[in-house]
Amino acid sequence: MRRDVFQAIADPTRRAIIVLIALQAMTPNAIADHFDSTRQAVSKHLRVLTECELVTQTQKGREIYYQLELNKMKEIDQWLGPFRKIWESRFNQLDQVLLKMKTKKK
Amino acid sequence: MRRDVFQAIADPTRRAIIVLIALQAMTPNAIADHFDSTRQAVSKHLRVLTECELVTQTQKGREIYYQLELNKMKEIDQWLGPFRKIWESRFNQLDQVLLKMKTKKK
DNA sequence: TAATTAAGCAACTAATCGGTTGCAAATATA
DNA sequence: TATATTTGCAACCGATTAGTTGCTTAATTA
Repeated sequence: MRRDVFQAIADPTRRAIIVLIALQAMTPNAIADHFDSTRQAVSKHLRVLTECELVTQTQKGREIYYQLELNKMKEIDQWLGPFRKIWESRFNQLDQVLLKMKTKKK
Repeated sequence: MRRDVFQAIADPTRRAIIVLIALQAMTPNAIADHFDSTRQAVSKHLRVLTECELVTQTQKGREIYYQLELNKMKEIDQWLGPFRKIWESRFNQLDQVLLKMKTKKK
């Protein structure tokens, strides 16, 4: 079973859950209230998110609070790193073109 | 058919293709040489990447060069934006904790 | 203690995915 | 012109996915 961060954020509902619990931990029921699908469907998404360690649990009585594991989100950011470098350097190239145009105008 | 950037980068082969053509455009055959799977499989991945506009084509005779559309990659970066803000602020909080510890030591 | 509430687990289903093979169209080369 | 090369398209297949319903377990609460 493939289970990595990229596969986890492929599903729009899962991305919505991530956004939802980014700032405060929530229980499955509370999360499910925000969606049309059943609690079980949300629970399944939480399982996927847990398996790839994007989310961790904290039990409080019979309630389980799910919170986002920000460090795992950084993995996506890290993969993006090299590309960011490319588009930044291209922007700099454009910058230089614009600079040259300015100089020519003089 | 769901077809967005996030679904596109969910597949590891597709991510590898993206990395491969990030710096220079390549033909399907040249790309397929880098993988174990058949040319058709790679072609299918290129179709997915094209459909979600992560990749564009340039015909040159009977060859078709595929190049990465960096602007589309920025969409992922943008989605990550708010989270980056959170972990940066948390880092700052940690920073303040460390600062306080330093102060206490004095 | 009995009823209610929160949550996980298992089985099932329709749809989608990643891959294959086979074929057709267009361009290049002998 | 005949042949080889590059590519896309369609049909098919097994595995996975996202969702459902039904059930059990554990913690509250009346």
